[in-house]
Amino acid sequence: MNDSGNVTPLLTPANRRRFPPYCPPVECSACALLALCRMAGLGVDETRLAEVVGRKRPVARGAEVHRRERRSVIAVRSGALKSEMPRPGGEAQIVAFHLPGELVALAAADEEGEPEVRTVALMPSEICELPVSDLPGFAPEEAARFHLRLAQDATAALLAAQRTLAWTRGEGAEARLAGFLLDIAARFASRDLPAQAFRLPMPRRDIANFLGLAEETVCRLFRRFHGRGWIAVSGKRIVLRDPARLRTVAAGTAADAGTSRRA
Amino acid sequence: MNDSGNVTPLLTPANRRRFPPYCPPVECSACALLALCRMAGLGVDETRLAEVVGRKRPVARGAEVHRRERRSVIAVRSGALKSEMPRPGGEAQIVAFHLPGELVALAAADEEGEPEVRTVALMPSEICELPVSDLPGFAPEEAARFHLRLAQDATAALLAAQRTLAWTRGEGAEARLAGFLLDIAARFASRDLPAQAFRLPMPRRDIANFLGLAEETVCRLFRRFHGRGWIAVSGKRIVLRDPARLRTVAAGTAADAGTSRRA
DNA sequence: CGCGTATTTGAAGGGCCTCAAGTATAGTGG
DNA sequence: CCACTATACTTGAGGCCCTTCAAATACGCG
Repeated sequence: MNDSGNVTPLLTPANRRRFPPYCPPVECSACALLALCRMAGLGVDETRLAEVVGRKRPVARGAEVHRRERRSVIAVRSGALKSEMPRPGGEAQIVAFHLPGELVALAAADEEGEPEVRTVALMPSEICELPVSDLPGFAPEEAARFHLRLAQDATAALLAAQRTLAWTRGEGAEARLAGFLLDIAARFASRDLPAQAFRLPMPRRDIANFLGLAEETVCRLFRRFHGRGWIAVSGKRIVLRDPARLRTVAAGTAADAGTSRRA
Repeated sequence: MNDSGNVTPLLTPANRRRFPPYCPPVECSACALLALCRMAGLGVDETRLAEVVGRKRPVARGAEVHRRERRSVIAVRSGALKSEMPRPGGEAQIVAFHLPGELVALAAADEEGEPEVRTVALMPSEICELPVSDLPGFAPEEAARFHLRLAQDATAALLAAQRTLAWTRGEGAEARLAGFLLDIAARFASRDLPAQAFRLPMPRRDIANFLGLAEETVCRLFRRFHGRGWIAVSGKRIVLRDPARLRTVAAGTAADAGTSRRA
């Protein structure tokens, strides 16, 4: 009953190593928090840096990520997280996934009361936490540079959110899912993690929620892409076989797709 | 042919003043840029402040908003703008509307090359531009506070973008349009501008683009809401007659609406 | 006051959702 | 290490909501 026919099976022993159960840790050199970490460690040795930055704090699957310090920035070291926001009358809406090397909790860096955004671990993960205020031994000039960098990171996150908003509105379900796969792959690639064959950190249900589709539709789309030879799928294990085609589909101008009038 | 029946006409001479052709200017006291303006004017008189901040620069309808300074923040004083981002294979996607008193160009504050986001005036507008760097006579401590405030504004913008992402995915077209009207009204209200009866700054086409719907659908929805007495519509002129009902609809749990399974 | 743009309306079709089970996977505990 | 069980993933049929295409009308800017 496998309509994928003769494509290479994903579960051969040789392929086992390509699909580790969890997202592997990133090197500090590929982490978005690196610049801030370095500034926090200005003129101090590595030992001191380790004190300032909470390294490799573990988070259990399904556990909510809380900030220890009142104002701090968090980065994912291994695993993956999701950020969700409550909607007026129903289920929470996922607004972002956080892969290794990416920043979290920036949006809430200056919140006081109950945070609007809930961040939850999709699998056993490790996070690094860097306090934003009350940094010891900071000269005013250093503080100015640090805060400027913080502002730059925040605007970068804003730009990323707007990009997400743009391709997420792609015409049709196929365009959205293709864009999603390419987005995940590009983000893995930018952190020096395998980006052609990987394990999706999130269940179909979360993908559907994020893309504004029904869970069943996402399922059918995966099988459809698989059947067309664009990807290979086995549960959460994914191999991108034809990224160029996926890009075409994501653009909404796929071969047989009609033009859409959606403004 | 008007199925609105006996609702009060919107175009009576008495109502003319309630629907000025353009969005009226906000007071500085209600502007999101105020805090940064004040910090930029630390210890200097109002005349000096006027020098630092480019006040009331006019932008023609349809004209693109460019930053004069390499790094600066822009606020809308009167009128309205839209920010759009190109999509892989088609029309640009509108990611935000900017009403009087709101910030723009934060997302691109540190961009160097060609900006990804295009910001265009929806009507004749006035903007204020505040340079972010090279501020004259700034002590390091002042610079630190200024940059921290900048970071806070950026994270606030990120949070706003995530909120938008959340309610924009609302179940069904009705929920989205109801949410849209309430969002616009709330933003007018927070700037001390009339929020119960106002003129929409953008055409149907842009609303449809922003909400991920077809232009015709938005039209039909406006008439439907009108027919049910929830709002009164005449072109861009809007009166919210039953905000409570709109909130219910926006929640997706409207009286006759079935539950949705969209994850 | 006229022309261009924006808004409106109708009819028909298709894509995605809904409901309902069945199957496979992975996390858990013995 | 293996059985067990809860969760995640699939698959099928039917129907509604929204889109698409086409064209008329109203509004507003110059």
